[in-house]
Amino acid sequence: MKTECDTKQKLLDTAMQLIWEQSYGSVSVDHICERAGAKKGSFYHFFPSKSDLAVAAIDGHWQKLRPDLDRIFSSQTAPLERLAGYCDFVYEQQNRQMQKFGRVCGCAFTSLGSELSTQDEKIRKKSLQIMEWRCKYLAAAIRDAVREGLVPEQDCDGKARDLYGSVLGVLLQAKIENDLGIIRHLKPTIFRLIGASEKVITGTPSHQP
Amino acid sequence: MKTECDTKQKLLDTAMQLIWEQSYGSVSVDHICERAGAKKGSFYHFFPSKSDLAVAAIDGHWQKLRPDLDRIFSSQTAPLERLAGYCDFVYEQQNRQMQKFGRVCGCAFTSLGSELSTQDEKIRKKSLQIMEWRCKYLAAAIRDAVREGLVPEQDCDGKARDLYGSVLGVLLQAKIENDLGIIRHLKPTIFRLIGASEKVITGTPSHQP
DNA sequence: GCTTGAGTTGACTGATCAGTCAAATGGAAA
DNA sequence: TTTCCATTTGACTGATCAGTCAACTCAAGC
Repeated sequence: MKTECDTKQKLLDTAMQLIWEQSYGSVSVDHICERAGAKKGSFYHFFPSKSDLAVAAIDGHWQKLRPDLDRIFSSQTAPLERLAGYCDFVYEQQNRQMQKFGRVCGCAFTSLGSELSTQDEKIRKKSLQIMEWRCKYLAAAIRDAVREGLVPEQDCDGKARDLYGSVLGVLLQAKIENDLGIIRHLKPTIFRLIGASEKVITGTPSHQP
Repeated sequence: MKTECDTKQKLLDTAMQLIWEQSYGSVSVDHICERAGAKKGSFYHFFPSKSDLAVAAIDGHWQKLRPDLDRIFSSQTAPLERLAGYCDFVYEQQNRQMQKFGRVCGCAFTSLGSELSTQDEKIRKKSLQIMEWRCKYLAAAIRDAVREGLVPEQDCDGKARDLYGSVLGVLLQAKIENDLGIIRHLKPTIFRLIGASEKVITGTPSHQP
């Protein structure tokens, strides 16, 4: 026997990767098991259903992402730099996935959410929950920017959702275009939405020119 | 024998509706045939594969949509009113689909694009093509707004893509939240992105209060 | 009235699907 | 050493999947 839950973790990681690269509907339990080097029985020992695995997989992926977001959105960083750093992070994440799979894969959470929201309530709820968590980071940054007088007074929580909508939209476009280029538009877009000064919008395009 | 291509059209309409409500992966050829009152053989008489049907279905849906967009984006209408009208149209379309199916279904084109872009090149290309067409309407409106001095000088084509990204993002959020509410944020968001005056942004929220 | 061919039918294939299960394995606690 | 239980195995189910096919229907053109 291997480490305690080696197989379980392998199944989660494999499922996450396959679903991200392809889609929930076109990845079968057999594929996941084969790629993870596990047998069907083991799969159903750990997860009651394919749908439950998907929920667990995106949840695990989200947990792994949080330390990065905590760092990027650290209150030690200036508010507008947090947002800029987040845009760069989004780009880099897609870039890494592209190196690995050779295609733009978009946002794993919302790809799954988009595919299954109308059919699987558990997956919809989890996808929604992650969306709300991510908005909290944005809202805090906007709130601090307002406090420091960098942007006008505004509804920070509402605006955070608008910003996140733009992030999702850009990732969806990038996936369909199979081109990372448009993700570069994200930074000026979100600065415009929060009413940052024109200098901020046009300056500092990103740490890669 | 019924009208010339009655069966074919029925298959297209049924497929479009089912895929929009559910997803490509979870709608089978058998389901489509059953709902359309056609037999499997007829299906494969008209379409070489399920994937080809999907391409034809979204193309047909797009063709049906164009007269509406032509009306909304008529050059007889003031540029900013075109954009406002488009936002209302997006809301109304989702509202209609919600009445019919009882759920927010998001954008049919990009839901399919999001699900299959990494796997089916024909579907990705069609989805991309429709995306580009829609951006043209937005670009023309922005261009005219610039010409009339309603908004600052800017890269109209690039900005149109940014706007469309926001539309897609908002529709994706609405689908996952299963709530039309956030679509109401779309109008101020796109006005902000093109740099319209604050009065335009906050005024005229939509024709329903 | 015969031919033609687009459209229709229903039975069929073999693969694959999600999910089940009883029996085997093997490490840890007793 | 024996018991115990989480884990693993591989064979199994019945349903469903996309796609095939030969035979049939029927209106239109000759």
